[in-house]
Amino acid sequence: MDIKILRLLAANGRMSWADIGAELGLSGPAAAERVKKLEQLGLVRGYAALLDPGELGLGVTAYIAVRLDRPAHRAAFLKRIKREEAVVECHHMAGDDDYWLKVRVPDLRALEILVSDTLKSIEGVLGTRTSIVMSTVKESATPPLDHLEQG
Amino acid sequence: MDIKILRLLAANGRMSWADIGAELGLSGPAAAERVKKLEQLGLVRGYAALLDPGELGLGVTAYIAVRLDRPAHRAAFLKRIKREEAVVECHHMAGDDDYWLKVRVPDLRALEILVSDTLKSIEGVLGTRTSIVMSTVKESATPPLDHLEQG
DNA sequence: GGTGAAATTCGGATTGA
DNA sequence: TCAATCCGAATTTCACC
Repeated sequence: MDIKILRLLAANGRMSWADIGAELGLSGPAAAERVKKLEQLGLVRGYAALLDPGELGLGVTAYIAVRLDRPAHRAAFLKRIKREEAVVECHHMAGDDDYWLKVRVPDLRALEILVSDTLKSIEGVLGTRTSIVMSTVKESATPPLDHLEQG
Repeated sequence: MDIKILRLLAANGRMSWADIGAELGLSGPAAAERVKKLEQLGLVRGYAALLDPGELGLGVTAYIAVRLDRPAHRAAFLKRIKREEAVVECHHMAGDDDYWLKVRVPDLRALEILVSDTLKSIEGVLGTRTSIVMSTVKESATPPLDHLEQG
């Protein structure tokens, strides 16, 4: 039953308790309790507005695979990455490439600067490989919930 | 000035007009007008709750590069991908691999099923290459805004 | 275009059933 | 869990700067 609440929140952000209740045939207070429990359990990390990158002048999305000299410079590298706003995601990968960065920049010139100046000047970075996104078919802020459905 | 509003919305989701106004030294009505303008301009695509994948039992994140027989089966492939909840993102890439999928599944068994059964059974899929995320350092729902700051 | 105040409306907490 | 009430807060409207 709570999966329905998660779907509602994921699709609409913060809603009024009454509206949530109406969707599930619950009263307002009952809905409030459920949502608060979900927040306390840590299932809900927060709320956000979804901004449109294109409209913000961020025409270029790319992935950058970064090989890192291990493991001495790791901490400094990660600290630097967290500060860099253009880096939207950073994953530690199994396999050849240590880290994959998802970045958003205004144009290819900015991407060039990010890779050639910023990233390659970080100590421990042995090399990078950039893959450019031509178009995005799907980009969901919500993790899948269907695996919970059989409950 | 409106960049501050975007940052607020990105960090907190829907807020009360009064709270937004307080942050900028504006009155409630003035803040309301600004936000509505941002929404009408298409800068704000929507609002969402940020759910924690780990807490939802989605322990495995991975990227799957998919080579596709072009271009006959493209439309059907994309339609199928959009329906697949486990696929959180789908990008059309420049270079060797046609599409990169970001997927979230409960465990490696589910990943195996997704790749071997679901994806490879789609007509036109020539091959896949799966890269597993060991840990995620950074994952932001907000695009960078610092490139707008000089305004 | 922005401010301030007033009035109305709406949501949320509490109580009792 | 639901229903009802009360309180508080938020949004809208209006008049003014």
